[in-house]
Amino acid sequence: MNNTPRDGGIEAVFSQLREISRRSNARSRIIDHPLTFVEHSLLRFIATTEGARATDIATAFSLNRSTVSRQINTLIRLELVQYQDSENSAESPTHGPSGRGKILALTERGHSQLASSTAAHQNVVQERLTGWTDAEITSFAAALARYNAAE
Amino acid sequence: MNNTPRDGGIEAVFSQLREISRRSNARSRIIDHPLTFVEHSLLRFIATTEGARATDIATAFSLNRSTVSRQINTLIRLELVQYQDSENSAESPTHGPSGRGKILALTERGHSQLASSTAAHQNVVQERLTGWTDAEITSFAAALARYNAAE
DNA sequence: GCCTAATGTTGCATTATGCAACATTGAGTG
DNA sequence: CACTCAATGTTGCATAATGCAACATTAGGC
Repeated sequence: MNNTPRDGGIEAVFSQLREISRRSNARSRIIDHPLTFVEHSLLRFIATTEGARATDIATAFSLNRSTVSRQINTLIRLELVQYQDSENSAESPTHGPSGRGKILALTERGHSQLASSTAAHQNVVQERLTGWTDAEITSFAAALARYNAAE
Repeated sequence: MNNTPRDGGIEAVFSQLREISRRSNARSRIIDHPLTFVEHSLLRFIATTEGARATDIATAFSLNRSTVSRQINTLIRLELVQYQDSENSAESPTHGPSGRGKILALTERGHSQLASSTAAHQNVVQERLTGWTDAEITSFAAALARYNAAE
């Protein structure tokens, strides 16, 4: 590493991603309104993942299923999340039969809180992007998406 | 939000950064060789921060000083880190007088392990960047750096 | 030299997590 | 349909990580 300009670029990308992680994790210890980092992450996953189940969350976040079970029960207690009724999922026009596992869904309050939390976080991103042109932002988003799309 | 193309771009950036966080945190629960995520993060901070002290780490990572104190003692026990002697820091050509707080430094073993861990992580980044041109990588790194440079 | 603030440590309680065992449920097969 | 097995989710328990508070030590300023 560090032998070619390409290596230098890779090193710089790694370094910057590390900085993004550091800042994100530092922020996660501070922010708890309207949602904690974990709450937000889980709600977001459920909102964006068709037929999300506890085991999907455990896989996506490399967490033990027991941890996820408890986290979900916390969200249920907070009335942010509910299990879909099997009748609902069978009749839902956009959901197939429920299959294995209990499907999670956001409550109305869950949607609302997630939207509120997302807006707050996006404001921070917006401020960091002050001075960027629209094209630069679009290009940056595309590069990030391309990077994330890789397996 | 979501009213203009700029808003859409900001939302996309946020979404992608969120994905980077999720993946990073998921990996952090799995990887522990040669260093855990925390070990790597702390070593990296000490290696890249002139005159790094425990309180600097606590601030940078939004951790309580007691947590950092214990983390550092773990690193010391693992012979990855040591406190600089006050004589060393006074005589060091690149360090000013030590001032408040104990300055941290990597041991030889710490440097070696950090390099090894960094190489492993950068390999992962390299694979994710497969198919990118050198210029694309450089541009991506620059955009990330620009994003991170904002306050 | 004295005082105060900054820094780092330690005890204790709390929180989050993983492992293991288990119960429940869904899928597949005959 | 019955049976078997795997997948899924829950619960008990132990462990790890963290924050708060109190305190000791050290450095800086007057």
